[in-house]
Amino acid sequence: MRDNKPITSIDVARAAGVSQSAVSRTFTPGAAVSDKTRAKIIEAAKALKYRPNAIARTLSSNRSHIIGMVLSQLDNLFYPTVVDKLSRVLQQHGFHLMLFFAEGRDVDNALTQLLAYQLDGVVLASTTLSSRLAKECVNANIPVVMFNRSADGAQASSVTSNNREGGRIAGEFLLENGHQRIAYIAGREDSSTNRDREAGLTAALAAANLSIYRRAVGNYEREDAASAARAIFAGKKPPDAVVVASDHMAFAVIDTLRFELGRTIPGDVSVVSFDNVPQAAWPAYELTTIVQSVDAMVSATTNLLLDQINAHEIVSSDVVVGCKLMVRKSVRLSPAQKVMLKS
Amino acid sequence: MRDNKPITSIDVARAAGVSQSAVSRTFTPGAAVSDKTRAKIIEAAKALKYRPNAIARTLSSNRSHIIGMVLSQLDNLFYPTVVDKLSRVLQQHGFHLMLFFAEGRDVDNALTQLLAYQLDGVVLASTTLSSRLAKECVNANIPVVMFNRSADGAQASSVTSNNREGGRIAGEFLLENGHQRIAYIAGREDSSTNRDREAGLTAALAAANLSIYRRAVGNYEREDAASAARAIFAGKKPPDAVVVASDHMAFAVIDTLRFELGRTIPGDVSVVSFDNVPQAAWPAYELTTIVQSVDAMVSATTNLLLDQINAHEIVSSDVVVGCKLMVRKSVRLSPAQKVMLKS
DNA sequence: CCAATTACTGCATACGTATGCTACATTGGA
DNA sequence: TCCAATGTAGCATACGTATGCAGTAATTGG
Repeated sequence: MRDNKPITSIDVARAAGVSQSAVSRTFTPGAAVSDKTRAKIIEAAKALKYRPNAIARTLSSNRSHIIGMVLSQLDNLFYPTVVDKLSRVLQQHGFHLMLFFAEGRDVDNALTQLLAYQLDGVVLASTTLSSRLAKECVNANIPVVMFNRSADGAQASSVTSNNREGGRIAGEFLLENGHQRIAYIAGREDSSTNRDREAGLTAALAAANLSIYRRAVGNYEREDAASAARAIFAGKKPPDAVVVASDHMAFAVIDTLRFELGRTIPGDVSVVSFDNVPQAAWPAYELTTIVQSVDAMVSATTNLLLDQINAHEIVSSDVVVGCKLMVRKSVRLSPAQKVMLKS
Repeated sequence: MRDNKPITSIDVARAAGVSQSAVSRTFTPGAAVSDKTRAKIIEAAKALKYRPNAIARTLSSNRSHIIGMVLSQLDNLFYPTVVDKLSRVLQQHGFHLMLFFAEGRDVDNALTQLLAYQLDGVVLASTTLSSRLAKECVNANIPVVMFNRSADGAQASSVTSNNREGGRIAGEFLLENGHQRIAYIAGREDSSTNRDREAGLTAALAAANLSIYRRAVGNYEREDAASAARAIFAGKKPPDAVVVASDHMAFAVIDTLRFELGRTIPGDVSVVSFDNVPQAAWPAYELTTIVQSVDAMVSATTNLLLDQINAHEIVSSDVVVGCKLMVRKSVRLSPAQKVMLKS
């Protein structure tokens, strides 16, 4: 036998000899109920195994406690890490993540589904179509945070790391360690993240009267990154260092260099990339990389969302999280640097 | 200016000169509306930018079109892959995934939150506390699928691959290729998956009058797996092959063997594991592994869930998806095998 | 001990959609 | 021409909770 009639607040009210309102207030933090009444109600609720119905609450209070997260794919470990941490933090505040996978040209479809669930907030982490989606959500009065990409004109908030700074740091570090022919493997060209990283690198090189030695596009994907590596290392005078726009691509680049082109790292080529995904620390790669602090980004996202939700008002702001270099073993160090790092 | 008053079906009805029921029926597949009325309504809806309210629909129809997914962590690429594929498939059927991270002893908390959202179904992919959660959901009349773990007594469905078969295949493959001292690095001992894989391996070895040469527990975690590898390779006569209960652990084992213990793979040791995570194909590992077909498992999960939802009835069944060996380069092949594989 | 607050409580209604039922219109068959 | 059957439309209500309002009980201050 199964419980076929779900227990409602009315059942609890009856059992406790109070009104339905009292039950509701008991389960609403901050509402006015006397301790005695609350105790009676809690007891009755426990006895009946009552669980408040979040859907009904949403309808009447206009707060779903659901945050939508729009993704395009999860094969790069960066986003799973984000989903994991973000979901946990939100859960502690009584919110939950609902996933929407979107890409290509089904924006309208995605939008309809997004808007249907009366979301309290939206996190956009999908590579494409962000700006249209953001605009429509804001129109519908839903706070939006663009995660790891910046808002081009939309009234949406954004959380990014300081990618320009990161690019600069990567470039300077390579220069300091005596590299001269520095190549760049780009992510998707339409992503702000890629643009900023490349701009920072270019600036660092310019300060030393250099420019990007060779360049190819990897689109944040493994196969494209491998092709990019081949292209960049074809011909004479190959680069002595490569900056790669994401760890995920860097793994492909390193694999290609080692197993296809027979180079050693960092003996023949140095590699620096971005993200500091867990695998970057694995002995097989020991990747020197620009750290995006997922924790800081997640907590910024949470704050941005919750503040707007509580204030019942959309206030867009852009949070830029600082980034730093994590030195491992994929860059050949100059003797001077080695001493410095040792001390 | 923002739209502060959301458009409801009543607004659309008024605009189209029909009743609210007609609007509702227009957006309910299979309901009876004449083409003429439907056309008027669609037009009015488009003009007003009407989007049906899924929450209100849930309250009145008792179908939320939300599937809960309970996870413990996403650092092993297997689960992100599952989340990605499952979410897409469900989305095509009009359902969406809501994430719940749970572990340790907050079962009651997790349960309250799960039950609050009137989920149409639940997928349990969390390592611990599955069986309690499953039971309570079924009690609440919610179909449950235990993903990649089997139901011990609960009236929940399950989808697993044929792990015993997989263990057997792994063992036989190593034996055929002349390995004699075969070690096993286990996942969490309380997981059915681990038990079955180990049982299959043991059976294969027994058929050759052998038994597991050495054994240690890796708990499906990287650090524990590395320790396990150290333990197993300490002392004389080290194993000539290791079966590892997951790819994720196998990467740690291989890293430890190569970079800490100075062994080559498959020269000194062969490695076989389970899952066939994307990274297993990367040149740095070239892992020979037992494939769990995520696609097959996802589609089985979807069917199990949707069938029960449509039937308004819980019917638990267990789906066991076949698995197969993916041969790459982490196992030393006997000369005979090499010829076979070449042909 | 009384008046003025304050602290609770219950009543009634709203949230937006789905759906059983009734009523009406249309069609086809005899 | 009339009746039965079928196809549509609208009415009314239910879903479970939150909350403004009004009323009552408890508390405080003088």
